[in-house]
Amino acid sequence: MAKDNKIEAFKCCPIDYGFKRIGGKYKGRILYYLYEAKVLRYGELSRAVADITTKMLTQSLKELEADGLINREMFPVVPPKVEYSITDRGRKLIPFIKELMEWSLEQMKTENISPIFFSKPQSQ
Amino acid sequence: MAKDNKIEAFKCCPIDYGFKRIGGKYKGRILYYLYEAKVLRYGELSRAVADITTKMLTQSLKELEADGLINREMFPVVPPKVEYSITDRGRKLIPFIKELMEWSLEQMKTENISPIFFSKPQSQ
DNA sequence: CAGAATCCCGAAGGATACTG
DNA sequence: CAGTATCCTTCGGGATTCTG
Repeated sequence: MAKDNKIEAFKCCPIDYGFKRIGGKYKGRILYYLYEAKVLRYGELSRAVADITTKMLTQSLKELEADGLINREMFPVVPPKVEYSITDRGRKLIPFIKELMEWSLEQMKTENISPIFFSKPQSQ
Repeated sequence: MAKDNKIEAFKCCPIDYGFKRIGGKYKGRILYYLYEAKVLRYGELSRAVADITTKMLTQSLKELEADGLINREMFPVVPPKVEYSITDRGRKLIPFIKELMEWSLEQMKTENISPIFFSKPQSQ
């Protein structure tokens, strides 16, 4: 698997390691929405991350679960019901995501960009 | 440029906005090395980010500069000399990067992975 | 020394249709 | 409802060569 003598920074460099797990186009938002809402079903997530396709949502959720950042609970009912929630491990990333958000909001203000959160507030 | 009615989250969603600017394979490390070393020349950066190509280094530096995260100072001498440093705006991202690093180091410990920082410590 | 210029590839992601 | 399965496109990034 390891390409011979190639350095694979994402395996040993802590910065790369982190970005590999939280990077990607949607993982940050998924984690944050789960943090906000406590628990979300597949369909709810699909609506929260407004512009995501089922392929990317499923794939992102699988990777996040494999990395121990979220939990997946399946209920054997008809129609199917699956609930996702953030783990303690995943929750530890929230301060980092919040910090990035704060920074972004600050920068966006200087560019006169109005922020839009794609999450649907669960209490409003 | 904007594809009609397509939602472009990275323009208005603060999470995406941030990841767009700090994401990519090397930007996090570049910023962090510049933060540590205060100022680095092109060649020094090239050695610090051990596995980067000139193409990606140049490209990353340009984008970081365009986003106001780093400074580029050129000295009209022969041979050429160019120094890069982090801006105040870029420095604000450091706590966020550090937090990610902490998290990564913690996870890597549970996986028995020894972290390797590709930066060359400037005082050692 | 500090890049620029090409050519190229693989993986990330998109669109669409289908299923238990 | 909660996904699979395919096919297709884009583009981030790699390798190499060249230049002021």
